[in-house]
Amino acid sequence: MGLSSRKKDILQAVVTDYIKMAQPVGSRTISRRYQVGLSPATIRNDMADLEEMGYLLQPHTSAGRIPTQKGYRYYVDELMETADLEESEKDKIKQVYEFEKIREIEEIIKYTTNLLSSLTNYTSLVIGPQLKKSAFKKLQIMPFDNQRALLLLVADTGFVKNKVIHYPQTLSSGELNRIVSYLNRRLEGLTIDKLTSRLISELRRDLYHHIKFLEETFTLLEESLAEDERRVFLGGTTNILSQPEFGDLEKVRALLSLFEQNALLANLLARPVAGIDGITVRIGRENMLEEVQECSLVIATYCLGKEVVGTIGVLGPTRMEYSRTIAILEQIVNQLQKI
Amino acid sequence: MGLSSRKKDILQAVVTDYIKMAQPVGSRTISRRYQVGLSPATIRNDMADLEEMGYLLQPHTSAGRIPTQKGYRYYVDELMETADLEESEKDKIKQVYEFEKIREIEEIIKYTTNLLSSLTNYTSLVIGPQLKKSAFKKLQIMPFDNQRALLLLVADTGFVKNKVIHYPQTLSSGELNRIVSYLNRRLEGLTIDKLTSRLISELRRDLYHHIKFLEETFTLLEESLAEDERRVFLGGTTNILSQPEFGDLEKVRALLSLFEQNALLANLLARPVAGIDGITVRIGRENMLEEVQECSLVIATYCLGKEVVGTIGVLGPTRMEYSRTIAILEQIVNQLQKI
DNA sequence: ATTAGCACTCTAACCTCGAGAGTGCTAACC
DNA sequence: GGTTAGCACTCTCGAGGTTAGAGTGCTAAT
Repeated sequence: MGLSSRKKDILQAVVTDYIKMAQPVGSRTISRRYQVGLSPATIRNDMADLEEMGYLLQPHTSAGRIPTQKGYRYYVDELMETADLEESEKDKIKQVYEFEKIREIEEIIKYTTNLLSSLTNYTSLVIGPQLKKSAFKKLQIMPFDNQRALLLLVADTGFVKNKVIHYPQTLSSGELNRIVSYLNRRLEGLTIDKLTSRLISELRRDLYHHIKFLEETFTLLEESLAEDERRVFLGGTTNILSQPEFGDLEKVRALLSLFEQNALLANLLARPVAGIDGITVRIGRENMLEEVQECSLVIATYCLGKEVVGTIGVLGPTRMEYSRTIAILEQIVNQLQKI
Repeated sequence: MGLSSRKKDILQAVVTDYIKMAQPVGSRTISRRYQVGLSPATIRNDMADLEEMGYLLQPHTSAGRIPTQKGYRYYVDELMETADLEESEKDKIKQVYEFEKIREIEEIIKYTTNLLSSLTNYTSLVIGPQLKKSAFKKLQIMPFDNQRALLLLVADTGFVKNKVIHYPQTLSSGELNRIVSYLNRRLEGLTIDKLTSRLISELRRDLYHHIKFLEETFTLLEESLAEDERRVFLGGTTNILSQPEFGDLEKVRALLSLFEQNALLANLLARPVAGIDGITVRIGRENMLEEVQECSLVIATYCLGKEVVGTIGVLGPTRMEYSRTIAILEQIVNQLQKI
């Protein structure tokens, strides 16, 4: 599969130019715009070869070439040079995380989506830390009146999950306290994902006589456990509209309605097989979803501590500025992990 | 401003037909499709009058008429007949609120946005109950380690606001408890919006010697107070794309980017001067926002208990099925309030 | 192996033209 | 006087045709 070095140059020129111009690029353009000391005719021959090999294609007989998905893949894997960000851009990123006095996780995520989409001009997707991975800290019941109480599940990362539960008047406050402290003792220090359903049913058995009241408590626990579909935060959803490939309303519609479906998005970002620097690039059909077969996704995961806690991605057209996007993503993940 | 009864009929026919067909409607169409026993010529004369009066307009010399915003306004205020929903639709609404075992406020809101947008085929906007209006229940501090603690502010409606704060090691746990119980005593039973900044600074003075630690606590309180911009939940944002008036990408872009700006949306839904049945209709330019000058907004407020707690709205083109939308909204608000 | 030259192809933009829809006006009608 | 038929007029929209331009592939020369 070895491409001659001249073919590589030409492929690189085609991809680079097409990324910038969004126009099929012809032999003449390459010989003029890039300093390959070659005549259009030579380039034409190589382009024909590249087309036959599946790296390029012609939209129609008499147009220039555009990269195929295979072409992009080769570009990303072999040809792409790492981009440098402008100093001002780096500063902008640093400022967001240093200067802003935002320490709430949700805030941080929102700022990140905005930052990322405004820098890249694509759509950004961010998934935050997972409740599942945090350790159980405390369970607490706070009565409102003699029927309802607020049940709080606190994790050591500061997550709080709460639920209003109904409890029988017959339950004395002493008894209530005993139950709560029993549960606390049993659950102490466990991470949420260790809260297997086995353990829950065990607890359920132990406290059989209080079962009615506790039902809702267990429901909360089970919910925390089941909550593996996490909210995907989006930014710059309208950016795709400025991409010329989305002049077609039908495509826009398909993408936007995908954006409304959290479950699909979460799935889209899932299971990145980390590549260079922990960044994965998925080009076109490599994304399983129908709607994004003409898009590329650049994904990074980030850690707080040693566990991977979140995913952060950029969705743009296949004709995306890969190297720049990757550079931005790296920079942001870096800053993010300092928190 | 009295329109002759025949002109009313004609205006109504034009609006009705245009709402259904999205095509300028001509005199011939009206005389054929609606049983006014009139010839096209007569209708033409009246239409010319209606145009002069500002209720109708012609896109170009030789097209039919379409309603102006004034025309829609007159239609909504005077001509519109109340729509009946199909039994199946009513059932669908009831099911969502009765059958589903969702009792979390956020869940309810999400289901509502989906329901509303799928029934109307427009975009739905829902604002939930306001933290501000709930009564303060309890402040609680839960230490993590000897530097950080979780600060919880619980309201009686089940709202929980939390923040991780840093506190000095020098603070003994007894002292901490005293501070917390002091604050609880002072704040007990107040609704959040009674938490004036005067009160907060008073407290701040009283606890001057603990000031450093408490600073973050006060920040939380002030944040709760300031939080008058509430999250607007959206549903069916892509529905607008199927409306023929949004064939233009620029308009779509403007609207969608509006949808990303929570603050503007919140403002858009604000201050409805309740009309019939507590439902407000804002047509075109009656909405202050540039981006929705070609849209109409139907807004209802809902109560849980006696206080108005939330707003729920539908955004569609000015050529919207007003009566149907209103009927759906009424039905949903009704069911919602039963909770 | 590379390049110049040339005939060929395809698209996109522009024009023209006619059909169709709808109007306004006038004159006739009840 | 209100209503209607008839007709000339206007405007849009789409189909069809034409042309300029860009880019190719092939051939023959270097």
